[in-house]
Amino acid sequence: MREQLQSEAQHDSAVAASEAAHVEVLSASLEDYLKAILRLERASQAVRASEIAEQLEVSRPSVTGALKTLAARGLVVHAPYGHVALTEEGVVIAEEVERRHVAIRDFLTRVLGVPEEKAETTACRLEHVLEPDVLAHFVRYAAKHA
Amino acid sequence: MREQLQSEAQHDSAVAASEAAHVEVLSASLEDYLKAILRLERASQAVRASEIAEQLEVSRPSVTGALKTLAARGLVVHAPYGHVALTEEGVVIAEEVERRHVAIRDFLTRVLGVPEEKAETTACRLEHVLEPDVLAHFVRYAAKHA
DNA sequence: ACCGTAAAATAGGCGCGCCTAACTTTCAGT
DNA sequence: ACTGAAAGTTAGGCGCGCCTATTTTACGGT
Repeated sequence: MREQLQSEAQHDSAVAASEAAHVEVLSASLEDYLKAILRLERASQAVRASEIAEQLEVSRPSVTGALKTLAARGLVVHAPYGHVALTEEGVVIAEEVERRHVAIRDFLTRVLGVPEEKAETTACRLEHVLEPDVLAHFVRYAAKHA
Repeated sequence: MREQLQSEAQHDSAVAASEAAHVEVLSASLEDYLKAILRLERASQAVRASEIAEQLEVSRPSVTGALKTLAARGLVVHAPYGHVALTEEGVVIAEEVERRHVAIRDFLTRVLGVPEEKAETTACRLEHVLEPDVLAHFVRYAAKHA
């Protein structure tokens, strides 16, 4: 807080093709929403706002608000009273967050020996705070010291 | 945000004697203020609000507000228009934050090989997010793999 | 002793992310 | 087809952390 975190989203690999390259600096909260939607899309076919609310332990109106913001940024599509779906760009970002999450979690468990569950919840927070280049160090190290 | 981070401040050692044991969950922002004041106390004798503002790159009114909160929690003393000083409890917490900061920074540089400056700024954020028990894993690992 | 300047405080506002309460829409069961 | 419950939205509010503009206080120099 107070410093601009998030850096200039570095869609390193697959993105290149995406349209705007708006830089899209998302808050930790909005990243969480994207991640939750991604996961729900895998599990159920049609994602409902209430599922998101449940997953994130947030009220339904909070979800409505977040979806509005995400829709405005073109990361999500949702007809009022209808289902929710990530746009292509939304998927890219959500997967990026997911990727960071997994990388951090794995580092914590495999390298440091942090218990599974603790690693999971910790990764949920670190994923919004570690800049890509620093994360790269974690990944490289884990690869060597499997 | 959304999950209560910060854990129950674990004043492990020296505190015991302190009064309330209010649990004192401080926001990342307030922890930053304490840390800044601690550092300024070391450098100058009399800490001025404007120094804090400068260090944290924040306006003076923001400092006034933060000091009011910290004073209300008994972590800081400051006569209106006067100097600022940490209370005993304030020092304990500030040093705790500092300790976390150093531990994280050292891990990043010594273990992962993250460049000094990057490690410094990253530690500034991680220090508010890593729970004590997870941090302990970092510390233990760094000790072994110096 | 007086005044100007610099430091601090107050007043008022803004964005974000969350909430509850109340209203609307959807849809499944009869 | 109709209705009632569940899902969604709107309205209004709150706390936090920050800001600018303005006022108040403190203090060094003459």
